[in-house]
Amino acid sequence: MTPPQAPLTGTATDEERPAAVSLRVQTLTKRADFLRASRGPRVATPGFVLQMRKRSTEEATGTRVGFTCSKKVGNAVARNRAKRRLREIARLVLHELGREGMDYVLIGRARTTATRPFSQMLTDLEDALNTLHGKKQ
RNA sequence: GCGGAGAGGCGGAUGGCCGCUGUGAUGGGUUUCCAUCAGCAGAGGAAAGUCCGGACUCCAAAAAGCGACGGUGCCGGGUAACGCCCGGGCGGGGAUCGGCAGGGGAACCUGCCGGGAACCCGACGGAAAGCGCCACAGAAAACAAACCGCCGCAUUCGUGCGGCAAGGGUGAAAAGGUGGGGUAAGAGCCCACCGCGCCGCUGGCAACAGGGGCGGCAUGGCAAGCCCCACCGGGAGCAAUGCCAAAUAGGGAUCGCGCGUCGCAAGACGGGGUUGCUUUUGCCCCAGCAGAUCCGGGUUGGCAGCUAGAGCUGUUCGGGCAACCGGAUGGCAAGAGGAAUGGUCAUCGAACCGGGGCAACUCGGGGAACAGAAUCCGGCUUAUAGCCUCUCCGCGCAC
Repeated sequence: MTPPQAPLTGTATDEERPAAVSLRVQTLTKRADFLRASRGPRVATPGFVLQMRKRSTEEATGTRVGFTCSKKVGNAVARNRAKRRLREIARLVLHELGREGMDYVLIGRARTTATRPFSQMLTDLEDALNTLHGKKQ
């Protein structure tokens, strides 16, 4: 795979250039990553559940985030809407507060994920990240 | 105006800011990738259920016959095809209408029979090829038979013998129906009409319809139990399939030696397989070796398949009752892959709720149903807040 090359060039340019590239957030695609993250520390908020896991360094670089909505959330329309709102708050918050080498997983909840006011969702995620990071240290 | 009954369409709108996917151009880079452009495009009528029919791909392959299994089932047409669509036939329902009978002083009510609008419903081939079944009730459920009853004779007046199948009763269904003749009482026993069967005729491509003659009635129902008949169908599916890369093994291929039977040899003859069997034409393969070279299942990732095709659709011309077909001319068409098509804010907004008003309306609240493409088409089915449009039939009023 690419790991041997990518990190070297990636981190080099990161330091030269300002924030934009280094804080790009990748999405999780593997089932195994989700399962590993589910064993990490978690924080529950009214709109979602946040899980976090610190990766071993050779796995991948950067901050990664995944989204999960089970059948409990509702039909396909409801699940899609919940995921989109989660994706949006992750986009707005993680590039400031997300940490290098971390996997985050956001889990949708029935009804509340789709209906909770957006500004509250944002502060919920900020608070959740802060408490998780606090626990870690 | 009242009543009845169908068909079709729409499926929240606009804008700001911040994003996502694909793509075009330009520039940098030249494997990838990055930047720019007020760039362009980006969910549905059902995208759903995955129920039918196809396209496409693979299965060592195609054809014919037979068999099994599955499907379809009035007739004709449409279609790439269909279990779909259109038209027709038959049966059932159907507002209103007509007739008869009964009740009532009348208005009218009830029952039966007949015709029957728009329209709706129908697994709608065969029950005289065969087998099987027909619960309960009932005497009897298909070979026939006789509980109550009716009639005749006898009688010890208890009933016995014989005749009948019209009436009662049971049932989803009782061995043609109604009326008349006939009779001891009855019966297709005889007659008329209806029904049924057979044979001509007429109309229709046909399903079928109409009418005629003959037959005294033979054929109870269920095929959604088996079955028979006709027609159709090979299987698996885009997680198909092809290519590339990584990693590794019990595997495989080619070459070499060697290789079924007969033969000194040339050569001749075999055996097994080919997703039911047989045949034909083909095709694939026939011990072994710590030999050499190469490939490399599954798995993971990437690329292709992947969206322009039996395309959809507007207008118009021609053919057709129609479904649909043909021509002309315009418009529209997303391609994700833990899965884009959005997040948020503002303005406007339907149903609905409350207040006011005779009403038109007005003020405030409220804030949109079912639902998200996953290879692609044609259907069917199911879900759906609410809004809009059109058509047909009957009756009444006016003219």
